Amino acid sequence: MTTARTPTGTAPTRGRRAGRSTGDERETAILATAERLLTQRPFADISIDDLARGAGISRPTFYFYFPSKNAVLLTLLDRVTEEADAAAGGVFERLAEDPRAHWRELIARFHATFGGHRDVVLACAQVRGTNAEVRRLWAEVLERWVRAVQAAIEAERARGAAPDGLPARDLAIALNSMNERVWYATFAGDGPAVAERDVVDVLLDVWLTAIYRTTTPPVTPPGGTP
Amino acid sequence: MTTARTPTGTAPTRGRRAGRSTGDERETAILATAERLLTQRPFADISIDDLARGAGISRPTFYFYFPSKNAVLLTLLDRVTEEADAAAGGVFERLAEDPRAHWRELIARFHATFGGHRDVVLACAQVRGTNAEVRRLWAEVLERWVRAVQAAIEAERARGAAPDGLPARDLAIALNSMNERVWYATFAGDGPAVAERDVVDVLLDVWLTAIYRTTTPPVTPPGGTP
DNA sequence: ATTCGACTCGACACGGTGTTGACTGCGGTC
DNA sequence: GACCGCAGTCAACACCGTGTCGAGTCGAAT
Repeated sequence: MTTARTPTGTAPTRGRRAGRSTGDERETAILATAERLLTQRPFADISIDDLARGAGISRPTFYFYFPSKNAVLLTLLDRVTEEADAAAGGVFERLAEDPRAHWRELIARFHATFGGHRDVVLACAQVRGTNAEVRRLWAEVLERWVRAVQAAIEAERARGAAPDGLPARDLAIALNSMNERVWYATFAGDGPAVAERDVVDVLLDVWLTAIYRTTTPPVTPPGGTP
Repeated sequence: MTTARTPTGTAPTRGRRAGRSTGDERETAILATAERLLTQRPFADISIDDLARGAGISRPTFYFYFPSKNAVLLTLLDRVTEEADAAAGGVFERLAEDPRAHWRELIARFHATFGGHRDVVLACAQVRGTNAEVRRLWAEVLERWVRAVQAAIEAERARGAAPDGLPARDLAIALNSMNERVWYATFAGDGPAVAERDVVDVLLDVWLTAIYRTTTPPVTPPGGTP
C-alpha cells in the first residue's frame, strides 16, 4: 500500500516533512496539467500517464500523490465549489432593498464563478454519472444553494413581498436545477442553448415570475420597515 | 471487417435473409439483457462480455450485432425517444381550451414516458458526457420539444392569453431544461430532489407563472373566438 | 455439389489501470 | 560518521476490457 498522502483526494495536504517540498510542487504540477489538458480534450480522453508525464513524473509516482484520476478532478472541483459557496456571500441579506437587482446579482455570480472554471465544471458534469465522489460533492454544493434560496423565498414571503404558493424548497430546487442545466447547455454547446450573454437575464426572468408572479417585485427602502 | 448489420446502431435492422431469424432473436436478446442489467447496476459496470453472455453468445459475436456497447444503449434510447415524440401528440392543438390542464398533461406525459424507462434514460444521461452519439440523439429530442413549446407560447401570446416577455425560444429552453434536470434528480436520487408525486405540479407551477404570469391562465371555450 | 452469405468463436494485440518491490537521497540521532 | 526512517521515485508486472482477425459451421439458393 502506497499510503497516498491525500487519501480521499479532498482532504488538505498532510504529513509531509516540513523542509522538503518537491512533493507539493509535483502535486500542483499534476493539478495544473489536468486543468491545462481539460481545455484541450475531454476528461475521459486524458490518461493517468498524460497527467504524470505532464507533471514530469512516471505513472506509478502519480499514485503517490493521488489515488486515481478522479481524485484529481475532485480536488479541482473542490476549489471551484469553495468559490461558489463564497459567491453567495452577503447577497441574501440585502435582498429586500432591491430584490430584482440582488437576485440578478446572485445568478450572475453563479454564472461568473462557474464560467471562470468552465472546463473543470464541464468535466465534472460529464463524469458525475460514473463517479460517486464527484456526484456527492456536487450534490452538497447544490444543497447549500437550495437551502439559501429557500430561506430567501421564505423571507420574501414573510415580509409580504412574495405570495404563497409552491413549497419554498421545491421551488428552490426547480429554479436551481434550471440554472444548472441551462448553464451547462450554454457552455457545453450540446443541444438547444441560450446565448451566453442572455443567459443571466433569461434565468432571472423565470426566477422572478416564479417567486413574485411579476418581474418587478416590491422594494423595501433601505431605511427599514416602520 | 465484420460488417455489423446496423452500422450506426440507430438504423432499423436490414439485410438479413428473410427466412432465418436467429439473428433477430439474438439482437433482441442483447437488448433485453442490457435493459435487465441496467436495473441492477450502472452502464459503466456492464461489460460487453456481460451483454454477450446474457444473450447466450460469445463476445466476438456480439460485435456482429452491435459495433459497441454504446450502440446498444443508443438503440434502447431510440425506442424511448420515439415514445417521447409521440407523447406530445395532440396536446398543443387543444391548448387554448384549457391551458392549465393541457400544459399539465404535457408535463405529465413527459414524466410518464421517461419514468416508464427510467433505467435506460438514467443510463443515457450518465453516458451523455462521454458519448457523442447519445448526446446528439438526446439533443435532437430536446430540440423538438423546445420547438413545440416555443410555438405554443407564441400561439398563446398571439391570442392574447400570455403577455410578451422573454423570447419564446429562450423561455422554452429554460423550462425544458428545468424539467429535464428536475426529473433526473428525482429519479436518480442524487442531490436535492422534489418528491416524485409532486414533481409534475411543481414544474407546472413554474411553467404557468413563467408563461402567463399567473397560474390560472385565460381559457378560450371550445366554441372558438368570436 | 457447390457456392454464398449469415452467423459463430478461439485467440490475439492493444491500451489503460493499479500494485509491487527495490532503489535513492536527505534529515535526524546517538 | 554510521544508521535509521521516510518522502519520493520508477521498472516491471498482473489484470481487465476492448476490438480485430481468421478460420470455421450451416442452411438456402442455384
